[in-house]
Amino acid sequence: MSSLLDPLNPEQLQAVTLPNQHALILAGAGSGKTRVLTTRIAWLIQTGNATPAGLLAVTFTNKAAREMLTRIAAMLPISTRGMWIGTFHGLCNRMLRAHHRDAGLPPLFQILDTQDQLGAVKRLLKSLDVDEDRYPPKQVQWFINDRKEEGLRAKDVVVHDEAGRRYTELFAAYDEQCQKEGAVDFPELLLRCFELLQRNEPLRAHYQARFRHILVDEFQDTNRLQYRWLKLLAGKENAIFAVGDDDQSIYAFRGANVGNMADLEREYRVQNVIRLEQNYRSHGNILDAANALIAHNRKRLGKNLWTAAGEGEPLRVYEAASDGYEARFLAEEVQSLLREGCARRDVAILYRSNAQSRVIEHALFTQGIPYRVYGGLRFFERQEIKHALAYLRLLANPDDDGALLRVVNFPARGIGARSVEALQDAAAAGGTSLWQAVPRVAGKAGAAVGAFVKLIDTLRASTQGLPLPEVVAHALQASGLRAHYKAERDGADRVENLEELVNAAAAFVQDEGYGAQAPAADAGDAAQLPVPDPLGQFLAHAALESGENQAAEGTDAVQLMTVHSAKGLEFHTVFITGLEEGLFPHEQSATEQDGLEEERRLMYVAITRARTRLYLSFAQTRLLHGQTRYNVASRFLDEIPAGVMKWLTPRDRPVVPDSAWQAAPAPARYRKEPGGGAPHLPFRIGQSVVHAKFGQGVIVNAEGSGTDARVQINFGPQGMKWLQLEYAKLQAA
DNA sequence: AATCCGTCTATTTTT
DNA sequence: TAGACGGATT
Repeated sequence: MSSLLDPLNPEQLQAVTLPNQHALILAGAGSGKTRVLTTRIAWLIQTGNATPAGLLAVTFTNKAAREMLTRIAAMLPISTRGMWIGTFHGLCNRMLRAHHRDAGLPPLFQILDTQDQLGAVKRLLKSLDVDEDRYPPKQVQWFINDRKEEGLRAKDVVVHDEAGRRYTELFAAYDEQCQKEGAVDFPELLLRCFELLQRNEPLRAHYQARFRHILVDEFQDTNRLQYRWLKLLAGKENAIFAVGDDDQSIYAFRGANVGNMADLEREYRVQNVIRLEQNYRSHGNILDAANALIAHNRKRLGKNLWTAAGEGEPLRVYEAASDGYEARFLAEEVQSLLREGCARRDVAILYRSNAQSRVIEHALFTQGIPYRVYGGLRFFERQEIKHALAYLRLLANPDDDGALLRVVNFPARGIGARSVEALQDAAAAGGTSLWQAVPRVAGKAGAAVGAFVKLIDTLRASTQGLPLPEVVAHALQASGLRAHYKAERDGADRVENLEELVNAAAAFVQDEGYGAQAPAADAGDAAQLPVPDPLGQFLAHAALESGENQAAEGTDAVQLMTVHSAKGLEFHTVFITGLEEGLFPHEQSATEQDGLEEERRLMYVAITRARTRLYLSFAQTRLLHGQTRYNVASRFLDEIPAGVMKWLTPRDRPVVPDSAWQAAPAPARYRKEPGGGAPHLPFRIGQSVVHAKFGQGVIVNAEGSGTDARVQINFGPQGMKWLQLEYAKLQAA
């Protein structure tokens, strides 16, 4: 028993061995958060405080859930299969499958991912003849999801204006369409499950009696609906063990509500607030930088990281003349790090927005350094996979209009827009799904769609009872998808992905242990239990787990990613790039409530990814959206104590090689010859200047001449200003 | 049915 | 600048 608790420090130990009461664990970056969570679960089970079936643990990503299961399995000699550990969406899906009738859903309801949902919205707008310029599909989708995450149905929405009324109507129509098609989008999984528990008292009581312990990972990322869902499950008796870090809350833009932490503490009178502040990851200088930076935020629960490790190296700061030079610096620095023996995968280059990766990739490629870019399309989001899944969805549920429309003429089989329209008219007239409307379509169109129906029916009959991977393989064959991509010029990758789908199905069947028993359900719900249904489960899996990125995870390569995707990871060396006002902090954040504080938390996350070496870099010039932009250094650089930084370039004394200014006019002082530009100014675009009141800035634009001459200056924190040259006493910096 | 062309847009992202 | 998308063309 002691071995389980041995590796813990006093605070971790206290958290792990808390009595059965509510607890809020403020777990700083690198403080052993996952260890505490998993050891808590193991300890609860080992001491008999809980049974494996009596606890529920919820995470945000499948990866986090998997890691938890793996670590528990390593600590305890129990089977983790059937334990309720998963994502919010995964757990809700599980509950809705078990109680689909009570939830008002068909047993084989389909899950719409974000793409599918947008498609469904577009389809709806078309059928209602809505002007897509006035009501853009994306806006409608956003409106719907936003309401759902507030726990609202269309009938609950308070309408203020005409547009709001229209949006709300569309919301209602959308939900109706989904219901008819047996489709459930992501927020709907949560809301349906929430409503089910709220409405159905016996069911709620059943789950409350079962889950005496509710553990939540990354609690700062929960949205309002998720919190309310947790509260329903927790009831009055059960213990919530929430782990989170308000300083790492970086998802407000997608609905995360840090306020849930304070609410939990207040509403549940949490006596046990434990701070995990000892950091096991980074050296002292890195933590000093992080602590000093985040201290600039006003809204905090308060926390200070410390380490027993030494102060380590100073942070290295580099100012580049342009984004291209910054990238070249990165590549050269990485090269020498690798020569010193640092593993490629232990080096990360971080940036605020994806568009920044391009230049960096170019530089790494030129240097011949293998790299891997995170983000982009995942396996189950690929076009060919979506097509294949659409055929499988039609096998499971022919009334799935979205799936039918996707593949009715793909690969091309002579069912053109006219035929599809005829089919849609027939469906609208009869108030049925497209599939059911097929017999009512006359003429040539009728024959064509009839053939498609026959294709699907034949496929269903011929795969009846076959193991899932074989069903998938047959579908690829009979649909003509494989042949189609084989014939395509650049289709080799797609064919490969399709083959991979068969493997994914095989792996899924293996992991879920089909044939042995149905996935764990509850006593008392047996009557509603669907027959073991590998296909339906696999389709849900495909929607809920979008799968790996294109690049293989195992390859040893330098890692390129946004700061957001770096959360939760750590590296020997981290480069934080593009530290410029307008980029990081991003200019868009200025318009958002508490936007700057969130940007600062983002920077905090970035800094705390580094174990031993941290580089900070920025560029004077950056090409963005085809335009050259002149930025001032990020204010975050000023918020880090000078004592922990070492400037690799002279501070505030930019070194500008002439060649960097080929595209833009060079600052006067670097010009060998006087320029022949039109407005004859004592200053040049791109030049750093000092203003008595606004401080240091960079000239980004100029117009007029003589006494009319005005220049636009980016003063960073002080904002962008147009100044009359005659009056503004500008000095070259 | 495929290809071309103009238009639009351009933080961050998981499920 | 570049990529995605939708409509129109061939």
